[in-house]
Amino acid sequence: MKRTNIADVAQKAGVSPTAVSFAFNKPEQLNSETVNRIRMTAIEMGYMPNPMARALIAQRSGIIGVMLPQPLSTVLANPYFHTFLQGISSMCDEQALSLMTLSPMNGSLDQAIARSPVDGFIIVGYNEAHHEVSLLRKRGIQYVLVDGDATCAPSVNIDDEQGAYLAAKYLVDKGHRDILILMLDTAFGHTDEELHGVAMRRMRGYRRAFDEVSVVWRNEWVLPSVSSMIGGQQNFDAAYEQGLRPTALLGAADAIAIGAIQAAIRRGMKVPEDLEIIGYDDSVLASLVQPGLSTVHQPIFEKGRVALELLIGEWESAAARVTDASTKQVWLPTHLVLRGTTT
Amino acid sequence: MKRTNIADVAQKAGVSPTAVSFAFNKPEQLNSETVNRIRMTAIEMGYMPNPMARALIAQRSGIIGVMLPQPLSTVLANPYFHTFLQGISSMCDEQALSLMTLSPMNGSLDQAIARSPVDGFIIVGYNEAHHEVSLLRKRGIQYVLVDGDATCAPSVNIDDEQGAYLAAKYLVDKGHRDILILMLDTAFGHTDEELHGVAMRRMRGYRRAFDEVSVVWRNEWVLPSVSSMIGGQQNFDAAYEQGLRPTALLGAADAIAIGAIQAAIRRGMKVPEDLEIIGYDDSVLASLVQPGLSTVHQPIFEKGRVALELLIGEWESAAARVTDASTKQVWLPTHLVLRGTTT
DNA sequence: GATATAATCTAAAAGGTTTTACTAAATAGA
DNA sequence: TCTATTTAGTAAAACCTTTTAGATTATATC
Repeated sequence: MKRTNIADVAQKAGVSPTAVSFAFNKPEQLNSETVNRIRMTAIEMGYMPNPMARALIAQRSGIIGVMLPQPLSTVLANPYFHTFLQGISSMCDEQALSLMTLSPMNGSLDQAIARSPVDGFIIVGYNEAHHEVSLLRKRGIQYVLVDGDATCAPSVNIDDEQGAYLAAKYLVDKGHRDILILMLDTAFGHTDEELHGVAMRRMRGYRRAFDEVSVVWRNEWVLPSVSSMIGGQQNFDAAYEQGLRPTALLGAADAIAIGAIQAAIRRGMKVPEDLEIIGYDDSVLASLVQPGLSTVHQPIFEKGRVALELLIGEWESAAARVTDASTKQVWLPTHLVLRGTTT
Repeated sequence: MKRTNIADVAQKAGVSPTAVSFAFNKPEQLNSETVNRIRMTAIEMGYMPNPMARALIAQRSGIIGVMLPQPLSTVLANPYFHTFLQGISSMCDEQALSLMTLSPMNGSLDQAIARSPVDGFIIVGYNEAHHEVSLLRKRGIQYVLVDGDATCAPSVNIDDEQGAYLAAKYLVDKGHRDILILMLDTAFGHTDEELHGVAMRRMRGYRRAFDEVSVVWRNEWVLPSVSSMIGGQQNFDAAYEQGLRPTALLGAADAIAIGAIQAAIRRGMKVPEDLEIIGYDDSVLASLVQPGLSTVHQPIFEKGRVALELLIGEWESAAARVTDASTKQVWLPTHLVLRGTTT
């Protein structure tokens, strides 16, 4: 019933627990004959060191936690996160780290954080002001923010504002004036203010392009949408039923834009002839849908890798007892990718 | 630098470490005034119990490990796993458990397993004979197999054979004789024999339908493909260049079938007029592509939930010291879903 | 033959919590 | 007033490993 531990192996091999530990971790401290005997005994008994005990003493578990802004089921439905997690995990492979995902669960991230034996967090979609994040800071647990504003910790962001600007600019320059904007809903709610960095930046980018050529910004043409195809569909339909007849559409996420394409086609519109569409993210789906989605490219995969690199950097500077006042804020570039949903 | 521990809090609050522990876990053992004082002090000092120490003594971490058959980057590109993980995580939410994914890393799953502080594993796509799995069994770590043959542990599988049979039957009954089969490559390689349960079952199902109406089974019409759209594309092209001119196609995974659709359309074929296609899985993509993919439905989400349910059942029977000789082997049903790629 | 060094191995501490068993003080019961 | 019970708190063991410092024996040096 009980799992075999180091003492069991030691007893059977006729040595001390220390010797068993050495046999695995510092074999040069032991007679090679003894090492072999101990290893044999261990294999025979199916012994593996208890990872919790090991992590407890080493003060590190080799696990990094990824804190996600939405329940895992929502996140997994979003191609943006697939690529992002791929980026992190490719780095994990190289560094022999394991990955653990944390999502708001039963409304309580706190609990999940409290019982996570991780060496640090990559936090996606929260600002530093967020309650959970400030808790980590107080506790002295290292973290890196992604898609969120930071000053006390390293962060990775993209140039959301510029990307959005490029997309909107492209459309207004072509003469469009009735542009429907399906914005991330995180820009609206007032309950979770901390989430809103990315959405606000994209909104500002769109707005800047409008202002530059004096296109009127009408709030009723900006709809909040959840980041999913369903969200895009529903909001396009809602806009249409309110009497809006856009000639172009800006989707603040690819999933939203793709949903909108489908809704538009279903209403008999032709894309891009009747409706030009530009999304955001350049997720894998963008090049797969028909017609291919024009969108703002961001280096999602790289974002994940850089985030983990920064976290590892934090560990190293902590180990070297360097208090780097200059925490690294990384900004990755964005650019416009034109495919079939624009002419 | 050092994280505040229970002793620090105890000292500052003028009580013993035991009292601090009680303040959080068994407040009724303490004067409520004392409880408040301790809790205040803890919050003030940013104290959280060390999860490793806690897990060490509790002999459980509240984390379940999901062992995947491919690197995480591959898995995340596969919609089948999205839905499957969603199923597990919905159950995790309900049970206040955390989720940790393990993938073959640097060729060594062993290492990752060894340092994973998990209460049990959900193992996807491996048979019981697999080296890592037998290691777990020997070690006495609980696990549940998904998409793999089991006798010593609980398992969740679908009726792969019947689903495949239904798909093939539909096509042969309509008179097709030149049917290209893009099979999971796991059915072929001889190095990783343990992986092949699912693929072999699907192959047998296809074959049974062929045999039933005496359609000749030609091995050169069966191609191994990786489970991705790229894989489907490449293999359809390869078949075409070998001179094969199928009138119908069976894809052993939706991703493969979708890739094949695209390759066929690119060659000027009309789907379903020139080529009828049936996939496998009924992943979310199946209903999104144009034309909608006819496919074999399996309850992927439920599969994830059931897997975790079984694992929890294992914990309970272990706690009750019940050695259930009758380990549960769950078989979920499959059925055919017809959409636009069949007439 | 005595001493210095190297080779093997072990005892004990440390890591941070929870839990069990126990003490001391206060209250209740008679 | 004395005993029984409750209340409030603590000391120490347990969880399992790694690591440090030390012990014992064998080997090399002079």
